[in-house]
Amino acid sequence: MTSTASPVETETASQRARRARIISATLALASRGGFEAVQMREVAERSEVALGTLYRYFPSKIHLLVSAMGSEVERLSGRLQKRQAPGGTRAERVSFVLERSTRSLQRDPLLTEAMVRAMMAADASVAREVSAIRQGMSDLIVQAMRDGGEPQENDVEIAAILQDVWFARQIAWLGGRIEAADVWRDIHQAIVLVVHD
Amino acid sequence: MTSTASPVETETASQRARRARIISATLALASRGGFEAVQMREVAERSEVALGTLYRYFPSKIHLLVSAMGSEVERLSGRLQKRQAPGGTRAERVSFVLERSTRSLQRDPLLTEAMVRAMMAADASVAREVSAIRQGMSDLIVQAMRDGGEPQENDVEIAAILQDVWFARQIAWLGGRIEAADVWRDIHQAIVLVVHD
DNA sequence: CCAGAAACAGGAACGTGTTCTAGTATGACA
DNA sequence: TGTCATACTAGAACACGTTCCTGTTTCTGG
Repeated sequence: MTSTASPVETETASQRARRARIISATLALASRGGFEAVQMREVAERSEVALGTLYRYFPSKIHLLVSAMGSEVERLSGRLQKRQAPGGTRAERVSFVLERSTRSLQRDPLLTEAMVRAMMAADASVAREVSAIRQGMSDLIVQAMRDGGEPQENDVEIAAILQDVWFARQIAWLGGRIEAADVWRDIHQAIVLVVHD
Repeated sequence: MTSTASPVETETASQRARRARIISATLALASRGGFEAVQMREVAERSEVALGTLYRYFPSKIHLLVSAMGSEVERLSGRLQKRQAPGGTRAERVSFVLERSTRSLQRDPLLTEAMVRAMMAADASVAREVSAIRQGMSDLIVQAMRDGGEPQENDVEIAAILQDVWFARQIAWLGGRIEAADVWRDIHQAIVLVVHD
């Protein structure tokens, strides 16, 4: 139920390695064939782990993919936080960060499909992980807005709205309702309408 | 693939009845047990239809639930469009409409869970139905904004943002990340930040 | 009314996520 | 070092969405 909650972080080296192999296999499969290509038996086989062990580490396919997304977001976030977002206005800086994020994900559409789909399918048992990911993205957006300027009252709420739009547009794209190019157009439109200086 | 596209609307009375029975059984099951309780065999049995026939009418569980949502939204929309939304400002009128919609759905949480989950899981083969539902909700919001006032340039885009937030907050609630009461609080917050007079 | 086509019933069968079982290996501790 | 709990392997088994097959009913054109 709690998954990453209380296990007190006591993991042997071989366990850490196993976990890494699993995530790695997951990313590879997702990247090649999207959500449906991430099949638990296949993940287990590729990471040289028994199916039951895979389920011990990640209690469901959704957990697995959300964790994969976590590691990807962490990577991206680390890269983006290295330096202050460029741009003279709050909207410009937010645009910079979100466009980079969007482009970064769209570079691997199938992987994105797998991860976003998992985020949307997440139920209460993955709430913690999903919240952590949203928190990370929120921090990124808020920081971009504030960089070089003074904080404003509704920064956090605005970041939440942008993130909602961001995910919803990804879903619309995955659901074949809008084109890949429209994703960024819509998100940018939302930034313009929501972020004020 | 096209499902409701070209069949030229030539449906026997008994076919219309079958379709109605299926939707009705779906709503009943969803209402009682949510997404997972809507099992295709059970739906078929309750609507007195063979499994293969169910699949002839609705090519997947997602199609089925999205159609169910369509009929619910149509019902709600008809009720709301009967009279002009009250309120002196654009934000107030939009709040009225969206609060009614939110409350209406939250009155039956399991049904909502089933329908929203299906909307999010929809792939390209249900794009048409999903778009129709979004269009209906968008019309509702835009109309509320404009009622009694003059149209503004970004009405449609603002309605899209609100709808994205609306769905995303439902997902957050279903995913156990926020409480039911917070759903409306967050949506209202977004209205305040996004809708200007 | 008849012949063929389309729709339907009933149910087996398949795929994939998930769970369970039995046996083996590993690590902690006396 | 021996013992015991925990982790792991291998694979069977189960659940539900989906597909497919066979035979029957209903509809439609002539």
